[in-house]
Amino acid sequence: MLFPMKRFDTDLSDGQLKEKILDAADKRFKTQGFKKTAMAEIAGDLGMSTANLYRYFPSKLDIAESFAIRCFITKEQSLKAVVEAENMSSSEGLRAFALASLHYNYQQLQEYPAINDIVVALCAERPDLVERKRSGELELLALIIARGKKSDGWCVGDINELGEAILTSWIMFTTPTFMQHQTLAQLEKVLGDILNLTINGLRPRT
Amino acid sequence: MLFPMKRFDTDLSDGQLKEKILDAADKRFKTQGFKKTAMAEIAGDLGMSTANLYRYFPSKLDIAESFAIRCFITKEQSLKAVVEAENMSSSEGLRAFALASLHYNYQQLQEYPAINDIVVALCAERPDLVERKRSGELELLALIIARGKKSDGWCVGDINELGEAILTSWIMFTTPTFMQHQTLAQLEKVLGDILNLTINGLRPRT
DNA sequence: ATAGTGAATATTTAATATATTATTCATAGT
DNA sequence: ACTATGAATAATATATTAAATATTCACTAT
Repeated sequence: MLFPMKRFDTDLSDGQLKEKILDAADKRFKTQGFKKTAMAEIAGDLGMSTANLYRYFPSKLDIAESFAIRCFITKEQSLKAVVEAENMSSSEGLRAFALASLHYNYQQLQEYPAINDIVVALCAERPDLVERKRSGELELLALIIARGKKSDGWCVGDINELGEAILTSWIMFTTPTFMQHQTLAQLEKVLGDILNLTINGLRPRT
Repeated sequence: MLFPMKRFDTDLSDGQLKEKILDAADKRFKTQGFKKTAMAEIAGDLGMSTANLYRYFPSKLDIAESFAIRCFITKEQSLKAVVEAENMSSSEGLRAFALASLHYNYQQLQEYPAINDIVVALCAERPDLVERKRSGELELLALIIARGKKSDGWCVGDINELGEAILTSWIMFTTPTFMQHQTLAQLEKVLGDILNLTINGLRPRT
């Protein structure tokens, strides 16, 4: 073999440094947004050269993409805890899931307004991410629907189609532009009304 | 009296010219959007000076606002015809109303992509218009809900709150940004699924 | 007084030059 | 070969200026 093979711990150390870079980017992105964060800043925070960042990520946009995916995973883990709570009926579970999602989004937007900037940039440049996010949450919602079908006889045809319909009816509560014009109380009220209708629609006819 | 009173037909003729101006603005706005339409173009189309426009509208933005309100009224009239159709059950009426609204929005966006530009400008500068539009459509939707309550025993608490919830669940079908990424068939499918759920939720329990 | 205008002024937008920043690459140290 | 860097280049953003456009106003005609 002409070239020696990689050291077996290369992936690990690479992975660790990638995480460090993402940690640094995370802080900058959340406070400054995408455009106003410079590669030199991220590198500086880590005491390394700008050029070295490119050994770990092909571009700034790719850092933002990985950052976004980490955000998705964090939110999904937080929602997963809600889905897995055992002390609720299916209806209460669905309600809790929707409210948890709203509260999470609202709080993030409140704490890091610059996030809006990243959302806009990624929606334009990496449209697949939108689908990635939706499908992650759909997977969790599908668990709730499946449980409701089994234990409460919810009227469900195709679980994924139903899940997509429900998620679509929640767009107002996941889109920064819309959320920004309303108070949390207003959002909770309307979401509650939508949920009443949805849950009623799911319950079986006697 | 020092100043003679207004000629009694002044309001009428003023009103007529205002309409003429709006007709001219309509053509320009729909094809060129807000920013790219110049006051000089509108005036030129009418064979008058730019300055004269200001005798009828205080600003370009006010012309756009009146234009938007005319658009709302046109859409509302078209929806009103659907609401007033006698040959449908309440459920069919609701379904027809939602689909008519989607088709109207989709067709407008398809025929006049520049409309997006006007929507953005007006949402930023005249946020009240959003509320004006919503309340206009809410009024019509409320008629359908009231009829369903009366004739089919739909479970309705506050009609307006329910109407707002339903309209909110339809945001995806009234927002250019979202519509642009989907085909009409996709939009129809998801809206149909949402409607199934909604209508099921409204029907009384036996 | 009412309808209208040309010309002056104030804002916006478009074009350009300038400066930052992203990205690449040849090279050094291990 | 692996990690890393400084310096070069390419792409973007910022600042500056020029041009276009919105808006005002003093004035004409009726």
